[in-house]
Amino acid sequence: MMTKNILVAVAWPYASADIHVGNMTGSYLPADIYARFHRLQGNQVLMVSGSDSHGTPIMVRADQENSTPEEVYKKYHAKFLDLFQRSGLSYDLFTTTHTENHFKVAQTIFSSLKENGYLYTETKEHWYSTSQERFLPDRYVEGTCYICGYENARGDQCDNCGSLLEATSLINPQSKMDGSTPELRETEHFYLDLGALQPKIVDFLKAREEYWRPNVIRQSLGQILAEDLHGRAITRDLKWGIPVPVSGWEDKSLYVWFEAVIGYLSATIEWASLSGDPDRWKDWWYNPEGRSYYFIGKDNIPFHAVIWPAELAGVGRTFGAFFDEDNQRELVLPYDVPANEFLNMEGKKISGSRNWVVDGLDFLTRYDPDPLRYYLTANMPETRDTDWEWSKFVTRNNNELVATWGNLVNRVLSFAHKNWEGYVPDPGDLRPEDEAILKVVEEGFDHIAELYDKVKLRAALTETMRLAGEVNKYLDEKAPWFEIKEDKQSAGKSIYTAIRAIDSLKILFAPVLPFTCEQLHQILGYEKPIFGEQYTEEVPDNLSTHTVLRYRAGETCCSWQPSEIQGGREFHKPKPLFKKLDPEIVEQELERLG
RNA sequence: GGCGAGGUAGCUCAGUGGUAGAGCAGGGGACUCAUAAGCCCUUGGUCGGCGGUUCAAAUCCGCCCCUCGCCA
Repeated sequence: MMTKNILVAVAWPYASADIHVGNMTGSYLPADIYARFHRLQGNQVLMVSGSDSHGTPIMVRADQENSTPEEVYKKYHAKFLDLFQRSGLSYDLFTTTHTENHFKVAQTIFSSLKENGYLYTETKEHWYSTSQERFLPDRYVEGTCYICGYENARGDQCDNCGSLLEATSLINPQSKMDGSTPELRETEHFYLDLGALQPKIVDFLKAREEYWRPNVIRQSLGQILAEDLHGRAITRDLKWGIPVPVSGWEDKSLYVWFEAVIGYLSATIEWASLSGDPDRWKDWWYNPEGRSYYFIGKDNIPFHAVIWPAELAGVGRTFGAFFDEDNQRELVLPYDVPANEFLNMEGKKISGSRNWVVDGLDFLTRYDPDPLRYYLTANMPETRDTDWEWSKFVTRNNNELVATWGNLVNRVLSFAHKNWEGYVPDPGDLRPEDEAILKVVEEGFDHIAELYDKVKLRAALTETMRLAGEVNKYLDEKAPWFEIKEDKQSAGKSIYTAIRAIDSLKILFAPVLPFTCEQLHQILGYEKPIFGEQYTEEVPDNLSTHTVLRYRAGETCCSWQPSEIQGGREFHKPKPLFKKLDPEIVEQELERLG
């Protein structure tokens, strides 16, 4: 099989809030499962993302906390890195938008679009705070709604009548920052000419219409066909961001929605540079055979299915010409955008401000990462919104992870260790029933691979768990605890077969359950691990020093192949892979909500 | 208001024309290697409502009701 280049592009978390389980199941976890699966397949996987570190909310928070925007983003960034290591999210590179490299790449994209005629400027009135000497984003201005008369309407929307407002028409405007009265001032901005790019985008989407998830196509192609694209401002009057690379525009920044998506490209370039092979990024970005998958939540669909492809299509060969004088090739457009829907919390929408949320790091202080990954995958909102319920977390953990899979491993290995002195029994010739169950498990390598490859992670996991059930059934039919009383060699065949099936299931489960599969792998006496390791590193540049999370493949032993474990191999006494949870935790956890 | 999704067993859901399905929960059974786990059997639904197309509709069409998103 040909080795493929797979770019796993993961949503960039905004660095002013903590990551909760909804964020994790929406994009970060499916991305990691997908990356791990393709690593086992032997493909060239690159999983990249970073902290979205610029923009008004971070600057406002810095003001409130009497801090600097850089300190604010770094505080959240550090927590992201901690969470990703604890939950096994194996980014090849998790960086930030606040790097010299990203500035250069983003500015080059901007300049390329400008060169190709896809940018234009417009001058409009915006609210300006004389006290703070800066322009105010619409939602930081409050006043009286000119439609319904509600007095605390935000500049962008009235929470009373629900109308989207024209901020400049607000009556009695006040700055949300300091209560001062802003004035209208003219300011000029660059716009991305999405109307001119629309034909390219429609072609791009139509070529993918057949295999993309229906919800993603409807919210991109469907929207465009229903209502044409129009230009969008891509610069802002803001100091905390990437300077607009045009003479006289140094005080303005690139709008975060425009520059953050460029991070997928700049992170790949940074990864190549850190890896000592600076041109290696081209294996993914200039390779027409390569595939890029963008793992995001549904709120991000327009930016990844429309705007980012528009930027890529708009730069054409000019990006390479400007960036490193390689002007013969075009950047590849997204292959798939498998956006997930939302995870609700106990029947209601997740809300950080109302504490209706399960925070990722907080969860991991009380529970292990694999049960979280299991529950989130089994319940992943791939086709529709799903619900996090603590009672379901407990029962799925206890009935499925512990009872079906964990107990299968434990019952087989305990029995084997006790009766064969810590060695895998030598089976001699296998019986037809032994061959049959092994065939059932081994056929899983093909059809479960197909499910993973098509990003049907829920189905892949369900099917793997079903196979674990089949092995339980086989054991009860052979009943080696009876066999051993009459014929130890016969019992040895059964136990060997079960161990070999478990060794295969270990690989099938590994993308979702990397920690416990690695434990099982060690119990079975393998020396090299299934996966590589994560580590952090400080990277200085002319802008600042940033911390990155990386992945070192190292020497691993496994691929997506059925077990060929041999009789006579020594293994360790098993310890349970999973903990049974007390149903009482449900009430305790529910009390933490709200 | 427009667009979209969903309304199938107590719960979570699969099922796009041909005799209603899975998991969990509930009930019963044989066994004991195992974290009292696993295995076998089993109760349970007029598939949101009303009409229509068809030999045949959960599945196609129309209208209506409810829930949830996105957009205006």
